[in-house]
Amino acid sequence: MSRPTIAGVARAAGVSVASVSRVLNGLPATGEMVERVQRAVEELGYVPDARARSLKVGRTFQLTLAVADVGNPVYVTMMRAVEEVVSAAGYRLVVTTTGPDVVDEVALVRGMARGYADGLVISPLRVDDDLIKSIRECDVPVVVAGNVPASAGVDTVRANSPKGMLLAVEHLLATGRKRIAFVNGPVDTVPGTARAKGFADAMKASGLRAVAEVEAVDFTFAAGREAGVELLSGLDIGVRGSGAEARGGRPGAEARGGRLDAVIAANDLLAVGIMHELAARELVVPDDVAVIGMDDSELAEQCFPPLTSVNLGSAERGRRAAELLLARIDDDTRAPRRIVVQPTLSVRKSTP
Amino acid sequence: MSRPTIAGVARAAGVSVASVSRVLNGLPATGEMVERVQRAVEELGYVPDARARSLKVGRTFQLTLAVADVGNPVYVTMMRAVEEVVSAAGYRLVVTTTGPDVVDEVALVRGMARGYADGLVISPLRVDDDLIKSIRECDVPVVVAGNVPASAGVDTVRANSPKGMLLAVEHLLATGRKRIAFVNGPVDTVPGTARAKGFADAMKASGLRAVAEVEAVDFTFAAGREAGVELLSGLDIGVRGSGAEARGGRPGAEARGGRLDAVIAANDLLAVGIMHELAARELVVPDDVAVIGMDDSELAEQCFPPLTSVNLGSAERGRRAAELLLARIDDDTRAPRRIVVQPTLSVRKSTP
DNA sequence: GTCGGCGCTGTAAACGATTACAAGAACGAT
DNA sequence: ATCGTTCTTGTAATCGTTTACAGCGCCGAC
Repeated sequence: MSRPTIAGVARAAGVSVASVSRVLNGLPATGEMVERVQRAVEELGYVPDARARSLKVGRTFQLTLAVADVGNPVYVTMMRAVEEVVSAAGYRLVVTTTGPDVVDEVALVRGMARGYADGLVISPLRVDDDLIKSIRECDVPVVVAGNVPASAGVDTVRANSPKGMLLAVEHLLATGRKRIAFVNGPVDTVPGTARAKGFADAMKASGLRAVAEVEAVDFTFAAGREAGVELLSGLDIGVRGSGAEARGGRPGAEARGGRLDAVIAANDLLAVGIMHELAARELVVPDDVAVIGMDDSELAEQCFPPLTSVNLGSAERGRRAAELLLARIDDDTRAPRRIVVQPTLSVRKSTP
Repeated sequence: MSRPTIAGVARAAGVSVASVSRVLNGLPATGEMVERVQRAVEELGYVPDARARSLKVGRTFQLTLAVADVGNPVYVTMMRAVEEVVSAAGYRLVVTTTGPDVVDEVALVRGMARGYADGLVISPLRVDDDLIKSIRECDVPVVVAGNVPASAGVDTVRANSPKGMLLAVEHLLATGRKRIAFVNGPVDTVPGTARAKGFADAMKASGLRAVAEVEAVDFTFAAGREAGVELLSGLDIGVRGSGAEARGGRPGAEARGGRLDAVIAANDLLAVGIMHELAARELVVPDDVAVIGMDDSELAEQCFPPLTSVNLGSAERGRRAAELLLARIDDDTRAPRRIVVQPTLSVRKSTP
C-alpha cells in the first residue's frame, strides 16, 4: 500500500538489497541482474527515498540561495542564473528571503549546520562581524555574492561598483550632462557603501561636484519615489529650464549645486521610482533630465522610457557564484577565490 | 572534529540519547535533565541533523513551489505570499522553475515521490491527462494554483478570469472605449484558454465585437512587443486619429473591425510590451489607446504610465494555496476544496 | 588438478535521529 | 510495610538507503 522500499524491490526481484542499490547507482552488475531489478522497479513503481539517501551519503543535493528581497528584479536575474547552473549539476535550489536585517542572515547561515542543503550562495545586504564569523564557521560551503573582506576566507563574487559608476558618469559627460544628482540606497548596506564610494570617486575623477545626494530608505520602488520627492523639491531642474524653474525653484537651490540635468540611481528600482516623480512634475526623460540606473535588470528594458543602466553582471555573478559553490563542494581544500565581474553600460532611451 | 551528534551530546551530558532527544523536542523532563542537556548542547555547539530527522519522522519540513517562469512578476508576488505562510509554519520553500513544457511539470510531480519535500504548490501553465494523473497519484499532497478539472480530486485555488475580463471591458465601456483589441498568450495554456473564454463572454455580454485578437507566443515582455507589432500594423488606431490613420492605415483595417482605441492584454508583461510598441508609433496611452493588463503585479505600478490592471488576486491565491497545502498535510482525508479568488480592478493612468 | 585472481553478489553495519517499551524511582494510600 | 500508580529515564529498534567486507563462482595459468 505505502511506498515500496528498496527491500520490497529486492524481494520482488529475488535479489539482495545491495544489488538493487548497485543497479540503481550504475555500479557493475550482470545483464540479467540489471534486467530483473529494472523489471521489479518498474512493476512496483519504486522511487528511491531522498531522505534516506541524504542521511547515508551526507548530501541533500540541494543548494540554498539567500537574497534580501525577491521583489528586486536583480535577484530574479541572479536566481535564474544560479538555478540554471545548479540544476544542470543535479541540484535543487532552495530560495530563501532573508529580509533587510543582518541578524536574520546570521541565523540563516548558522541554520545551514542542520545540513538541509549542501551549500549556500548568499548575497548579504548588510555585513557585520557576526555574519563573517558565522560564514567562516559554517559547516557547509558558502559563497558570498557581494563584498566581504578577504579575511573572511570565503569564495566571493562581486561587482565592480566604482567602475560602473565611472561608466555612468562618463556617459553623462559625453552626452553633455554635468549637473548630476545621486540617489543611493541605505549607506549602511554593502551595495550602498560601494555605490557611495564609487560615485564619489567617479565624480572626483571627472572633476565634478554632485548637485545633490539623497539616501533612500531601501532599494525598492517606493523608496525611489520618496527619494525622488526629496530630490526634486526645491531644486532647479532641467536642461530646458521648463520644469521647477518655471514654477519658481527655491533660491537656495542654486547654492546647493545649481541646476539638475541628470540623476544616477543606485539600482533600477530606485531609478524607476525617480522617473515617476520626474513625470509627475512634467519633466521629460531624457530631454529635461537624464536618468541612469544600475543592475540592468529586466525592469530597465520594460520601463518607459527604457532605462540606461549599468550592467553589474548579475547574471554572470550568479553563474560564477554557483560554479564556485559546486567546485568547493567537490574540493574544500582549495584556497578561496575572489572573483570580480566587470560592468558594462547598457545605453537606452533615458539618456540623450 | 566533525559535527557532534546526539550521541556525543548524550555522552557529554552523561545521559541517554533518548533524554537528549526529548529535551530537544520539549518533552517532559526534570529541570536538572534539561539543564545538563542544554549545557552540553551549548558546549559542543550541537545542531540536530535535518537529514536524519527527516528520515525518521518522514518529513523534510520543506515545501515546493513550482512555477513556469520566475521572470514573470506575477509569480514573484505569488512566491512572496507562499513564502510568508509556509515559513511562518516552520517550512522552507523550494522554488522550482518548470519552464513551458508540460512534460517537465509531469516529471516534477513524479519526482515528488522521492520525498524531498512534504508538499507541492504547482501553478501549471499547460495541463494534460498525464499531469492530472501524476497529480492524483502523487505521494505527497499537491495544491494546484490554477484551473484543473474537479475530477482530478485535488485542492485548487484559481482566479476568476472571466469576471476579471468583465471588469476590464466594463471599465473601458464606462470610459467610452468600445473598439477593443485583445492580446492573449498562447491559448493552449491554462491561463490562455481562461482569458480567451473570458474575453469572448465579456464582449458578448457587452454587445461588442473585438477589433482584433492576437495570440502572443508566450506570456513575456518580448512576446508582448511582437504581438504589439502584429496588432498595430495596418490597423486604424486611436481616439484622435492621430496615429496610423495619419500615416495611412491599410484599407483592410476597417473591414477587420474598425478603429482601435483600447487594448486588453492577458497579463502585465504583455501589456507593457504593447505599450512600448504604441509609444514607438507615437501613440499616447491613454489618450489615443487605453491599455489594461492583468495580474496587477508590481510591474503595473512601476511601468509608465502606470497600468490599469485586473487584480486576479495572485497574492491571495498564493496565500490560500499555501494554507490549503498546510491543512492537507495535517489531514489528508478531507475532501478536496476548490477555492476561487475574485478579481478587482486596479485603475491607474493607462485608461482615461 | 590446484591455485590465485577477479568479478559479482549477499550479509550486515552504518548514517543520526525518534520513539515504543521496559525498568526504575518516587510517592501516596492502604 | 506493602502495593500500585505515576513520572522519568534508558535500551534498543527503527526509518530506507549505501557500502565495507566476505563469500563464492569462474576463469586462466602453472
